[in-house]
Amino acid sequence: MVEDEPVINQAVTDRLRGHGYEVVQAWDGPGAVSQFTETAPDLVLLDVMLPGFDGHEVCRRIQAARPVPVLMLTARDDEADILVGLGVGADDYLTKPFRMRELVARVGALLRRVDRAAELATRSTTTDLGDLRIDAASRRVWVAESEVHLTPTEFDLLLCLAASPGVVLTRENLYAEVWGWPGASGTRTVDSHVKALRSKTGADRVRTVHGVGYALEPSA
Amino acid sequence: MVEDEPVINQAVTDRLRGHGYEVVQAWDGPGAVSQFTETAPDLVLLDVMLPGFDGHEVCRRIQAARPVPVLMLTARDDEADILVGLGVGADDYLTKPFRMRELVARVGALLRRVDRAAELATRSTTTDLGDLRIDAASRRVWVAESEVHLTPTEFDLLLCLAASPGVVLTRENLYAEVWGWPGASGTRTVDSHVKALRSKTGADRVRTVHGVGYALEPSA
DNA sequence: GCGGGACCTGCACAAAACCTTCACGAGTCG
DNA sequence: CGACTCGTGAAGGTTTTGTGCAGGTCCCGC
Repeated sequence: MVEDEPVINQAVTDRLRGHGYEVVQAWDGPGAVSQFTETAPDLVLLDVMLPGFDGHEVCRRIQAARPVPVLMLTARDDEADILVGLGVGADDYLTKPFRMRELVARVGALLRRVDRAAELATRSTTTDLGDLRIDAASRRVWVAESEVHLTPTEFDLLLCLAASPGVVLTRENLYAEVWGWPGASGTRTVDSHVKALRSKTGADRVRTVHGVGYALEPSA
Repeated sequence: MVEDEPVINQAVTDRLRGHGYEVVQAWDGPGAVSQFTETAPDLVLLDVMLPGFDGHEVCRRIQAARPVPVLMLTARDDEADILVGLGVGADDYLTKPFRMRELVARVGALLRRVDRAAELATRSTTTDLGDLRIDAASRRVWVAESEVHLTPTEFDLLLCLAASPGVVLTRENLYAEVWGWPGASGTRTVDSHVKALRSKTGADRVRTVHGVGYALEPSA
């Protein structure tokens, strides 16, 4: 994960880890290249605007070293940027602001293309927390043996909370992870989705910590 | 499978493996030749444009070592390229972008021409999912003991979904795998075929995941 | 060369599903 | 008892899907 903006970098990293991926981070061009040779990742997430040298240059260099899927993140819907990116070996691109679930989907798609068998075999996509079961791959959720239907955002929110059960996450935290960009301070959007989540999974599942944020109850 | 573009290489490899073939990959001219001597394949899929030295050179070298069927992939509809290819020992060629199923068909045809009895005998091509049975080799599908007729695209779509039951695949995902090239975002083509598939295999077989894509129900 | 049929594509429209926001009352803290 | 934070319900707008259908293409038998 190569991105100089700390909030985004961390949000994406956390999210992917929540999906069972192993992620290493880099914050600039040179760092990206050295991390690449050091850790030999299966896929590279690359922001275009970077200190040192930009994402295109990074892409060129790592592609020269070894073919690897690259997912570019472009700040704006800039056709030129995208074309250059595809020209230097990027396999796919995403324009900011992007939805986390879209990013996760594309990452999965790229990896599946590269090695379906390994991808599915090595990571477990289901999470168990007492009578709550979450399957990230099929995006399904069960509460006490019976399936409940969640909307995309509700599911993402739950996934986010379930990544660290019991830990309190601020609204900004949650928003950044689910929506993919920092924002929405001062709105009640997160609250609304929490409410929906509670009504579907049980009121006590999500604990509110006054003045801080929300946390998922570790057990039922 | 020799191709330097990771996306294409992997897509083709996956697809052929899905049909029961054993596939090894190479990404450049030298790699192709060394893989050839090492793994002794029954057939070679060869892109013309390659780093190192090009597909024609690769073809010349491996044909010198041992006669083997070669299927060339040419980037454009370039007569000269094709003639050169046939001149150096290619048995067939395909111009990009090509349809996956056409590639599979040609691979099968070439192998059949060479007549490897073992070819058909050793590979398993059927998938069972509850009351749904798919035979990739004969391209036939049964639902609850009775056969249903699927069009080529419908079948490919089903095969793609059945490769990872329960997992949600995006439309772009599906399109890339079935049509062999990334594109068609913003059209309802995939939706249309999904609709047809549902009407033939049962409406609940394919689950739509709002905002994400489609998934095959693991069981009935 | 000429229908005819099977198939693919993609649009336009309608229907669902979903997200966001607001206003206000209830709750919490010091 | 203020000041602030949360929960809630509903309205309004947006996005995503389902569907019917009209062109096209391709292939085949005549």
